[in-house]
Amino acid sequence: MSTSGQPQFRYTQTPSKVLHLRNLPWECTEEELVELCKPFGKIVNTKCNVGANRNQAFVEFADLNQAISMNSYYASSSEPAQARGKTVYIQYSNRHEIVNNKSPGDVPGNVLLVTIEGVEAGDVSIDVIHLVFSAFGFVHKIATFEKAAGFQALIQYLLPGHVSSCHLRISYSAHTDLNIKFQSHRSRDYTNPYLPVNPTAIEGTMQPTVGPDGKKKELESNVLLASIGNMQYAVTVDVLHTVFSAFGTVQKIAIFEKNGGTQALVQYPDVTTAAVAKESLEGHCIYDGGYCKLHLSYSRHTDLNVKAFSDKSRDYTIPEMGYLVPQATGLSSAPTVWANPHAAQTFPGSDYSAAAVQAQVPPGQVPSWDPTGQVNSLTFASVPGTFPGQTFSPTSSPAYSTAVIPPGSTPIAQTGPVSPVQANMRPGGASPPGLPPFYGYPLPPLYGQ
DNA sequence: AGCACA
Repeated sequence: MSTSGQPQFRYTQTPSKVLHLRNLPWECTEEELVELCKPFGKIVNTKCNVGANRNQAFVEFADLNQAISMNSYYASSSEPAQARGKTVYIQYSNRHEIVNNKSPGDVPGNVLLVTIEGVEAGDVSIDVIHLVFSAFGFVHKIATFEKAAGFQALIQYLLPGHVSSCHLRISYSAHTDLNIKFQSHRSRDYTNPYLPVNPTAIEGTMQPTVGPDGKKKELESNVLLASIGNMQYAVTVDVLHTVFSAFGTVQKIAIFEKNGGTQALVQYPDVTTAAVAKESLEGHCIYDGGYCKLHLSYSRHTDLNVKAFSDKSRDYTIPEMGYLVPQATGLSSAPTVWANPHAAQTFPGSDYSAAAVQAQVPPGQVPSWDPTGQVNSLTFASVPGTFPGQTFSPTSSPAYSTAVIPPGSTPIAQTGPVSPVQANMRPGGASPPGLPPFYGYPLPPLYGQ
């Protein structure tokens, strides 16, 4: 006779230990919810982010009378319940217990699902995401995609962290290990320097170099010219090799002085790899504290002619390198990325002169670096890192490094999180004395404190 | 501003 399944409304509700809260601000945390409710009793369970707008919640008290006291208090109070200034509407839930409180998004894990609202995929580069989320721990991998919910990113950390909301909607992903196929503007694996760069997915990073009329386009090259500013500490070929190898195979490096400053040419096999490296490293520092800041432009060179082994240059493409360097024996099949033992530093004849670089410059073009490029100043709120040995600076993004360690800095190998990913180690496992193991991409600061 | 999840 009477219809069933009708929702219970205000005046017909029966009391329940569970209260239903509406009109919450969407960024309202469980902690705020508990703060609001716990004056009335012991909260045994909550369920947040309920409803299409994720602005509803359930709170379950230990005792029915506690729920009744809260409900009746605000029913008669002149001051409504509030969360972040918004009136919160309270009523009894039509259920008597909260079931299945933890959705996958609430179960802590090492992979975050981040939804960035109000932007399109092109508005937020993966490097910015990496920079921001490196503040909370060591980022191993990132995958981005567009869903109905918005522009989303899966961010995999070395360890589970404690990321709070910074006007981003963040929940835990059910994933535990992201399967990243390519380094691209959409996805990165910061633990695997062998991963190929997806040549078809790079258009997004090219966007800023092309003006509206297409005439501002910077001439691309597979060779990058790096100008190193604020060079308080020595930058060796090996340091540069480590930094730039994160983006692909480095073929050749040459360091030279120009106009009183230090510059370096870094050659990749292809323009695509160079473009990724340029986009990722521009404005970042090799060392924490703003030291050895990199400014990158495309060189006019396409193939450097450098001394194979000097302290200012290196050619990693020479196949006979193995027999020249005892430590490299047995590694002939390894990528040239790793075929550069630091023992090469001890090679004789390392006195550098500008003649070490005899790059092939098209006639009429003078290799020069326009120093007007200003610091890539990023203004994120600085959040203390949750991992020892890790720092985050809003104005400088220290890259990692090897060799020279600034005073007060500590190698990540000693105080930072130790990567279980041995693929990051050089062949043979151990790093040379005084050198930390290579660790992923350069953007997370590897020295600090 | 009006009830979750599978």
